[in-house]
Amino acid sequence: MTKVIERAEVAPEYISIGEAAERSGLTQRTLRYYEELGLLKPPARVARGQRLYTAGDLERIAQVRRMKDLLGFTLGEIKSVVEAEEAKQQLRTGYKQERSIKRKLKQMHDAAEITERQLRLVEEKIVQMQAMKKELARDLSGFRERITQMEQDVQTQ
Amino acid sequence: MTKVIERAEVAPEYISIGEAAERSGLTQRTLRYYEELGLLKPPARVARGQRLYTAGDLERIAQVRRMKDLLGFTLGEIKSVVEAEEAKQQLRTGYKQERSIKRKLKQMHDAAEITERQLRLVEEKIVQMQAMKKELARDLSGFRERITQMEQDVQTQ
DNA sequence: TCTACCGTTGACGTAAACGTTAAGGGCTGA
DNA sequence: TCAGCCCTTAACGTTTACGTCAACGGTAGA
Repeated sequence: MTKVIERAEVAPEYISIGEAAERSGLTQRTLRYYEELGLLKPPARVARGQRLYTAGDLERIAQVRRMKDLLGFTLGEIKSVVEAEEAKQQLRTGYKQERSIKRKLKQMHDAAEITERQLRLVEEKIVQMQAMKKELARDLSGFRERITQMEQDVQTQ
Repeated sequence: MTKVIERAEVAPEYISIGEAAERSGLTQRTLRYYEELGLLKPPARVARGQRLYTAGDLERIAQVRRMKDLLGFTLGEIKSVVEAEEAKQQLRTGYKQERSIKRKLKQMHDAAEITERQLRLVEEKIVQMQAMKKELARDLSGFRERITQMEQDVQTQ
């Protein structure tokens, strides 16, 4: 039996765009498009140009998908969220480089503000959805009540 | 059949498309478009053909807007929701017309099923959003902790 | 009576978010 | 060596969700 050398054996932490697409439920075109728009950071590349995605990239992709499909964000909105997140990340890593405490504080405040806005947005959506849920639940129980009533009517008929 | 309002009938509870647009925050074009797509039921008309919206219509418009902007539904998805709701409404009003109890029961079951599916969809979205909220809240408290820490450092410096 | 304004339908235009196709190259198993 | 994949970029096509414009009519005020 010939030994099969999978690319995964060479670098198990990297996956191709085809696999990334399959696992994320997006198309290859969409992944490239998101990268082009700046929603995903350019992944590593193999010498001849093929993209190599990491588990972290997949995580990011999943996050973008959630924002789009579940929260209904436009790609533009997602981009601003992603940019804010990048700023946060930069803050974390750049924390030690920055000598001025005052500047550190300001950056921290900025990051907190951005996060707060996003949090409020999500909270607002949750409230609206719960109202919707309540209404639906009320409708449903009404139907069920009437169904059992009708079934009893049929039996006692 | 669309109700046609005679001129003498036109009462203050009816508003023009211009006002409906202004109050709902949509454009006239959008209102006509939604009507065309079947998201809004054709409003009453004045003899000349001008649309007359009621408070109920405005309510419906607001609901559509919430689904679109807050929940991120596409117009197609909204249409299916609206159709389901119309079916429910029809059940309620048509309840007395239907003579066959068995058919009534079936319709009830259908309506309950539709509502249940919508309910589950909303519940799922809520769960995902709460996860997102949690993550954001965690980030935020982290920032705040560090901010107060840094502010103390500045003071004791 | 004229002008300004609000409304109508219909047709065409447009931005966003991809899908699809073209044209090409690398790797691998038979 | 070559078919069968998977990959690349580039360009054009498509759908959704409206915007915009044209051509027209009623109504109210000067």
